[in-house]
Amino acid sequence: MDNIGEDSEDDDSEWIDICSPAAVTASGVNKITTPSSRVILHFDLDCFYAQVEMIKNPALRELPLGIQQKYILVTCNYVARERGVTKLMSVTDAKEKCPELVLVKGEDLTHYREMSYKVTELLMSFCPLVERLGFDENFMDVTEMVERKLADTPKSDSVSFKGHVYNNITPDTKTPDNLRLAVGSHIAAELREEMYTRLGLTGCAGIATNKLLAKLVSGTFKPNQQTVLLPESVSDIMGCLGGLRRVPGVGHQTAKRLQALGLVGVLDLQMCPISDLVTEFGLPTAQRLKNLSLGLDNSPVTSSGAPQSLSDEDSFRKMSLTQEVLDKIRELLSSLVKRMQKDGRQPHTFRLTIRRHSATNKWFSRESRQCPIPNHIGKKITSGFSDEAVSQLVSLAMKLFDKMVDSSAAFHITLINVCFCNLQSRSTGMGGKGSISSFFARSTSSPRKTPKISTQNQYYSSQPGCGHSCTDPHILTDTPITQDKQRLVTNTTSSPEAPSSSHGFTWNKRFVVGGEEVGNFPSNVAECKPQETKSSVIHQLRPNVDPEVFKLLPEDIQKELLSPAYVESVSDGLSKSPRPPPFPQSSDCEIPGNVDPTVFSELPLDVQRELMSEWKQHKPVLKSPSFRKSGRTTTDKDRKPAAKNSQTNLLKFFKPN
DNA sequence: AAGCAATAG
DNA sequence: GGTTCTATTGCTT
Repeated sequence: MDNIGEDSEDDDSEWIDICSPAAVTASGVNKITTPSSRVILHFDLDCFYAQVEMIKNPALRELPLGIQQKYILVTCNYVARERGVTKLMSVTDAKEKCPELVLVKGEDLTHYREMSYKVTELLMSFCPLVERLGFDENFMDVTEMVERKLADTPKSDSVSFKGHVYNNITPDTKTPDNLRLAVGSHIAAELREEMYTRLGLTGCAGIATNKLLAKLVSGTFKPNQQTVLLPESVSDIMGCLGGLRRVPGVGHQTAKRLQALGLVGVLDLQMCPISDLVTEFGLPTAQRLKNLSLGLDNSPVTSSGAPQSLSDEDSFRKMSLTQEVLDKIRELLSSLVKRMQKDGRQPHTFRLTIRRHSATNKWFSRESRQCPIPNHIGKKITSGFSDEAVSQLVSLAMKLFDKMVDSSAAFHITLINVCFCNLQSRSTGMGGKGSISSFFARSTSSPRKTPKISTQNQYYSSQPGCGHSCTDPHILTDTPITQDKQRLVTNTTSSPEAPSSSHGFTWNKRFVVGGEEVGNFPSNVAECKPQETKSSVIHQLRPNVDPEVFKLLPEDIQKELLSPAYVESVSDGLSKSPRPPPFPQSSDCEIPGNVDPTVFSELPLDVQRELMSEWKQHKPVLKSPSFRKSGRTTTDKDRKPAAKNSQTNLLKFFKPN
């Protein structure tokens, strides 16, 4: 029992030194605190596409509204739902249920995508740890904000819960976890209020200690409400789930395989001997599934950053002529190239995917072929020679098409998708796949500015969607938790000086140090004036960074410390022990290697849960893309540009001796 | 690097 | 189950 989940002394102390919020205080005093549980928020916009359409045309608010893609309704507003219309209903069924139903075509996702990124951007302006899930959901790790709030107001034992508490529990005693969740509920409420006042959007929020639970609890009260899940209600919420399909992370295939093992409900999975699961899925997946069933999830909130791929697709009943295919590909590519151009990055691979009609099997899946994009074509995309780029890409695409479809024979395809991926924010000069310079640590030279490619956001750049003009944020919030003191930036409405991209977000402006990118920012952060870097923006600092020390640093180092990349690089550095762990471990497994999984699975569920929480706190393994098993990947550096060398260099400024 | 499966909204 | 139009991650080659 002594050695369960125990790391070596050195590992442990390093973890606490850097990660503990109180490790480096403003006065420079080193104080050891015990790590506490995380506070995770999950935001889920109410019928997102319908909301966007109602903002564009407020007259639709009173009417039953459905968003139509081809012959189905992908979503609808609440007026329509009251009349029996549901998501993913066929248009004919919906019209039968509700003849007055107003339909808006929704195949073009441009407006939804732009608004979606506005939401992410708004959340990121309070804390960079925001992870997108689809267009209408975001996770946010507000642990640091909560700790800061607790540190600022020590006598906060009278903090109440904002919104609902799952199971209507009124916690008599405020455990440290509950206190943090209470603060988290106030942050969630203010962020929802910000979303409404600045963007005109309503939605739900869930507040819990991990992503799984935050997501599960957020939909408890709909629409436009929020719910906290207390640790004591974890078994309840998992038990009430019923079918395994309801567990996020368990899809159709996994559910089927579980059913083959006789498992249909969450409780079945909770009680299933781990050995059975290991046989079917292998240890890592077995462990993950078991943990999910218990409400355990140590996966970190990972900043989504700029999208890793841009694609456009269209589906249809039948396409069997090469000329049609060519026209459709050209059409799709024209719009995709425009989007790519606004993004500012250069795509280095192109993928064409199709869906074939299959009479025999209704089960058609997609096939794809991809190829590198020659540099001369890639550059035409970024530098605005769209027409030339399109025609050259069309011929590339047709070659790929020929690899899949024999055009001399009859064919029948029902979908075409064109996709740009392997996006790099500037040409790496030599050969594309990582120039020599990227293998060097950053130099001491000052950051080079990347050329500014700015396009005004068509719809949401200058005014918040709600119609009334944007007022002082101080007036908008009742309680000051998220006031600008805690906030990354105060200005979320774009100005002519703060252009936004096609995502509603200027991803292409990155900080480049010594030839290697170190981070990307929302435009409003990147646009900060020098003196703002020293005064207002300084409040963005993680609480373990001494502001006085910070001010003394060179400006490029300051910027790096403010970047999401830095936040992640710290986590990465911590999760990776300098020496091998004392026992063999699968990186994905929460159970320490010296614990027999079978024995563990036979413990009472509550004991399992507690042990897991214990281990989790001592071994916060983060699955960051910049930390993959073996071998470095070049694609990682674009998104998670955490430079290992710089990280150790930077840390020495803050590590107490 | 390529292609696909699985999962998600 | 799949239907739409995306997007991400991980497995396998």
